[in-house]
This record gives sequence, structure tokens and C-alpha cells, in this order.
Amino acid sequence: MSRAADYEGEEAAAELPAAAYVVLGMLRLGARSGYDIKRAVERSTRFFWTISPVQIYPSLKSLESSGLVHGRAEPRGRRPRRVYELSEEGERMLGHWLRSGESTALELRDVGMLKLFFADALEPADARSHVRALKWRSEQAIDQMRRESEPVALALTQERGERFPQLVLRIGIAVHQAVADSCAELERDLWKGDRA
Amino acid sequence: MSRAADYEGEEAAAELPAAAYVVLGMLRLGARSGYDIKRAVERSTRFFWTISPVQIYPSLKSLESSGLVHGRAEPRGRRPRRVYELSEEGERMLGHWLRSGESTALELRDVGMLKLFFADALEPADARSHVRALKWRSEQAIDQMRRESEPVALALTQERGERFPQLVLRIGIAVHQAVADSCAELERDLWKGDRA
DNA sequence: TAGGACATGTAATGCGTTACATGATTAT
DNA sequence: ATAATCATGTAACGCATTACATGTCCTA
Repeated sequence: MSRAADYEGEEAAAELPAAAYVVLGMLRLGARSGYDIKRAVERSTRFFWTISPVQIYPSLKSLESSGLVHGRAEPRGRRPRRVYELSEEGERMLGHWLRSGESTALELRDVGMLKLFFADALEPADARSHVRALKWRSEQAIDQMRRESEPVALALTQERGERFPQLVLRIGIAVHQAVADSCAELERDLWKGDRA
Repeated sequence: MSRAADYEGEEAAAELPAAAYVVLGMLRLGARSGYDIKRAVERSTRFFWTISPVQIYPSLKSLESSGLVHGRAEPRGRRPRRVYELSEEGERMLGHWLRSGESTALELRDVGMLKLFFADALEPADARSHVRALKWRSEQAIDQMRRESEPVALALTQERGERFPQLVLRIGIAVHQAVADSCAELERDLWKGDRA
């Protein structure tokens, strides 16, 4: 029940929330349970799109009740567990969403950058430490992508011929490298500026 | 009234939503009316943090009722208009938020990248056109930053000595340049891959 | 036998968007 | 006269987060 009604519609023409497409997409990439999806998100899309576990399970239910996924119980011992697979309609829905991208408005949300934008209100030392923090954060991100995401993406390429997870990862790394480099440069400039 | 109560609290210790800090920050940078803030956001923070006009006016009211900003009516002819300025408490609140950044989780949301992540579900031609769209989008963003944001940021530096708007803009341009470059590279690789 | 990973939820709250609405001033 | 810009809102809705809750299985 819950929100199922929102998703239902004669021809499944209604738009779904982004989280639902993440779920559909992850099922398509081989995830079977809600937990699988949660882990996959943590290791891949997290860097440019997060969804929390709390969204995944209700979403799966809704998608099932509107026929976009098929689910069946598959308990492990006495522990309940439900596995899902994409229906043909689900596949179509996902494909439609992917192709409808022309209008995708540029969207990039980052509180860290927002804070830096207003950093003239801070003492120079605090501002510099904020820049360092941003740099560190991006370096950490690159590190994690290499350690956690890259192996998964590589496996997807080799085992299933899915190339894009790997390619998007490359963009993610490049973006964070750009942030890290810019921050390093800023740090130098700020240091000079404050000495002069 | 509306949400004023949410913001109130004995010592203004409660956290504000991010939108409120944008408002405070923009007032600090010289914006006076809600409309000023709206324009400032469109020309600057928009690239990494958007807030809509609908958030600005209620936010100003709430901030006023909790003493973080002072407002007074200043109509232009018969057209109503209200101007605001940061109070000392508001200044402190902003500063506190800016300094509390240690825990800022990495956050970057982009539907375009999300779609690209799942683009193996598309025909190669569609996938390539999506990559081109992403590239174009970043090129446009760079263009706009140079044309619209840079002059504003420069003015802030020269007229008020505020350096960070300009510096953050540099990061923004670098990020989009990285995306554009990555996409160009992807395009070539995809082309090769599909021919082979 | 205790801790960590597996597995799945509910309830409350509120932020943010979408759609709608209104009217004054200035420039063409 | 008409359009664009200035200026400020209201109402409804729903996604998404936070906090909380529960229990199983496996491994050291």
C-alpha cells in the first residue's frame, strides 16, 4: 500500500521519482534484493546521486504493485528476503526515462562549495582550512572510487559487458581531481595574499 | 507566521535550513531585498546550490521574526518593497555555520550523470548523444559563468574586497571543464568501440 | 558469545518544488 | 499600448531524511 497509488496509472505513463529509476537501473545491472541495491548505490552512484535504504524498500513495493518489477520471497533460512527482477514494462520505463534526457537541467548541489562562496566572512585561517577540507574531501573521494567503485565497475564490464558504470566513474574521478587541483591552487594564492 | 515558529528558539541555537544561510550570506554580500537575493543566486550560487524565489520570502520573514535580520518597508512609488540587513546575531549565526564545516558530507547530485551510469540500456547512438548533451551542458555552464557570474564576482572583489565568490567560480569552471573534457574523450572512445 | 553484516522496515517531520496569483513600474 | 522587469507572495503536494525498531545469520 503506502504510496503504491502514486505510481499506478493506466499505461505506466506517470513519471517516477528519481529514486525509483535508481532501483530499476540497479536491478537491470544484476542486483536482486533491496540490500543488493543499497550496497550497489553505496559503491557507485553515491558520488553523484544518493538514495537511502529507507527509500529503497517502499520503492520496490510500489514498483511491484504497478508491475514494473516482479518480486518473490526467497528467504535465507528463517531470515526473510525478497528478490526482484525487472519486468518488460520496467525495462521500457527505464529506457524511456534514460532517453528523455534533453531537458535535464544542470544540477549540482554541494554545501561545501556554498560555504566557501561565503568564506570572506571567516578569518583567513579558517577560510584556508575550509579550502584544505574541500581538497581533502575530494582526495578521499578519488581514493574511495579507486578502491571500492572501480573493481565493481570493472567486473560489470567484464562479466556483463556494461561499460558505462566504468566510464561515469572516470568522469567522477576527473571532477574530483579538478576540485582538488583548484583547491591546491587556491591554498597557494590565499597564502600569498595574506602575506602580502 | 507560516514557519516562523520553526526558526525560533531561545538562543537561536537551532539549525537553519541551507536556504536560510544562502539568504543570510547574500544579505552580507550586499543584497537588500528578496528580489536582490533571487538575482544574486541566479548569477552565482546557482551552479552548486539553487534556491527558488518561493523559499526566499518566507525565509526572510522567519529570519526577521527570530531576529537574525532586520527589515523595514521601503516602497518604490506605490509598489511594496521590503529591505533587510543582517543583524549581529545573524552575522554570528552565519559565521557559526560556515565554521561548522568539518562534517560536511560529500554531496554532488546530478541526474545527467545518473542517466549516463545506466546508459548501457540504450542504443549506442542514444548513449553517444547523451554524452554529447552532457558535454554541451557543461560548455554552456562555463559560458554562462564567464558572461554572467564573473563580472558580478569581480565587482564584489573590487568594490567590497570579497574574494571568495570569484575563487569559487574558478572551481566551478574547472569542474565543468573536467566534465566537458571527459565527455569529449568518452565520445571518441565510444565511437572507436562501436566501430571495432 | 559477542560483534558485525544481513535484511527490512515504520513514523514523523519538513524541505523544496510546482502551479498559481497579483499588481506596479519602466522601456519600446 | 504592450511587453518585460520588478516585487511579492499562497497553497498543495510529495519526496527524502532522521530517528527509531527488529530480528537473523555468520564468524572470530
